[in-house]
Amino acid sequence: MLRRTKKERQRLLSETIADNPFVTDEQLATQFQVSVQTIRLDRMELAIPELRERIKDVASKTYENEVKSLPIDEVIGEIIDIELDNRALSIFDVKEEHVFQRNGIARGHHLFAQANSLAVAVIDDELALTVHSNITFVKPVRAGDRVITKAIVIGRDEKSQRTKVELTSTVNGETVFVGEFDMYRTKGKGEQQ
Amino acid sequence: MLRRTKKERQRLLSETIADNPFVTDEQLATQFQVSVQTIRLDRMELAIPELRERIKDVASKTYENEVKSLPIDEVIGEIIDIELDNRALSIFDVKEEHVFQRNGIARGHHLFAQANSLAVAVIDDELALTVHSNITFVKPVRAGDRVITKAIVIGRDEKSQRTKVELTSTVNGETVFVGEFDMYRTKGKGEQQ
DNA sequence: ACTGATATTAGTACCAAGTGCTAATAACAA
DNA sequence: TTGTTATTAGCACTTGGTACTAATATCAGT
Repeated sequence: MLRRTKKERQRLLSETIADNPFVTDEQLATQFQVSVQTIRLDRMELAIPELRERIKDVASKTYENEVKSLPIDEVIGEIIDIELDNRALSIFDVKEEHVFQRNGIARGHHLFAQANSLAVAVIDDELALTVHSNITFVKPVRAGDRVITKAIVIGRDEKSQRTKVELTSTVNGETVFVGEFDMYRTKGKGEQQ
Repeated sequence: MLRRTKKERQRLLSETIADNPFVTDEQLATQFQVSVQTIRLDRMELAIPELRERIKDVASKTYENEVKSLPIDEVIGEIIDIELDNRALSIFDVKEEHVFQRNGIARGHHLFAQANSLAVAVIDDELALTVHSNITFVKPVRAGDRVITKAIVIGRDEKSQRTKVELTSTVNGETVFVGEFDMYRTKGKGEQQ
C-alpha cells in the first residue's frame, strides 16, 4: 500500500494549499513524503496553479478591490467584506476601554467611528469625506458585544459629487445603530484611473 | 541632456511601481525608453524590491490581515468651561494621528467624538446617552488646527427624558462642524441627588 | 579640447520555482 | 505473468530576476 492513497494525499494537498497558498512544491513533497514530481502531477490533476500564480491571484484579488480611500489600519473595526461603491461589512469588538465607566455603555463616538470609517472605505475614491450624517443610537452597546456594521451605497449624485451611504450596526442580530451618511468624493463615475 | 533627468525618471518609477506593483522591469524599460539594466540600477538605488517580492508583499499583507482597531484617545478635547444643563466649551488640538495619511484632513469621527463627549458632559445626569444626532462637516480640518467646540442646551422634554443640544465647532472663528444631538437622561429636573 | 565623474548599456553566470516531456521503476490487481 | 496505475528521475527550457564586470556615453569644469 501507499503511504496514503493517492486520493487522500490529493485531498490533503488541496487543503494545505488552500490554507497556505505560499507553500512550494518542494515543501509539499517533504510534507507528504513523496517526490516533487508527484506533487506536480497532483497539481496537474487537481488543476492547481504553481506557487507564483497562486500568489499573484491572492495579490491581484485584493488589489482590484482594495480600499483606496483608507489605508487598512485607519479603519475602526475590521473590514470583513467589501465591494467598492456598493456595500461593505465590518466587525468591531467592544472592549472595556470603549465604554463609560459609570454605566458600562459604549460611548457613541466609537460606534460612529466604526460606521464613519466604513462609509469612507466603501467609497471607491482616493478622497472621500463625510459631509453630513443623520444617526440614531437605537440600543445601548456594552463591553463584550461584537458590533457588525453594514454599509450600503444607496445613491449617487454626479453633479454634487455626493454619495449616500446607509449604515446599520447590529449586535446578535439586533439593530443598535442606524445612520445615513452623505459622502463627498473627488472623482466621478468612470473617472477612476 | 538625457531623455529626462535620472532623478525625474526615478521619481516616476517609484510612482509607477507604487501604482501598479505588478509591472516587470522590461515593461518599465520600454515605458521609460531605457535599458532593463538602468531600471534595475534605479530599483537598487531606490531600494525597490523585485516584482515577485512586491507581489508577495501585497499578497501577504492581505493574507495575514490582522487589522488593529485603533482605540480613540480617551480624552477627546479638554473641557475649559461648563455650566451644567446649559452650555459647555472644549478645545481639541488636531494632531498628525487624527488625520488621513492620504490627504491630511481630520477624520470625521474625531470631530464627532469631541462634540459627542461635550454633549454628554453638559447633561447634568449620571446617565446621559446620545440617542440621535444630525451633523454636518462644514469645512475640512487639518493637523495643527485648534478646534473649539461649543455645546448649547436648547430644549428639554421631561416626558421622553430627552434633551436637545446644539453643537458648533470652529477653527479660527470659522465654523467647521455643526450638529444637533438628542440626549437621553435618566433623571428629571430636580431629581438630581 | 581634455579629464574625471556620473550615467547608461551590454553581457555573462547564476538562481528559484517552476513547465513539458520522456523514460524508467514500483506497486498492485486479475 | 501481464496490464494498469502510480511514482520517481532526468533533462531542456522559461521568467524575472541577482550579482558582477566591462565597455561606452554624456556632461561639467577647467
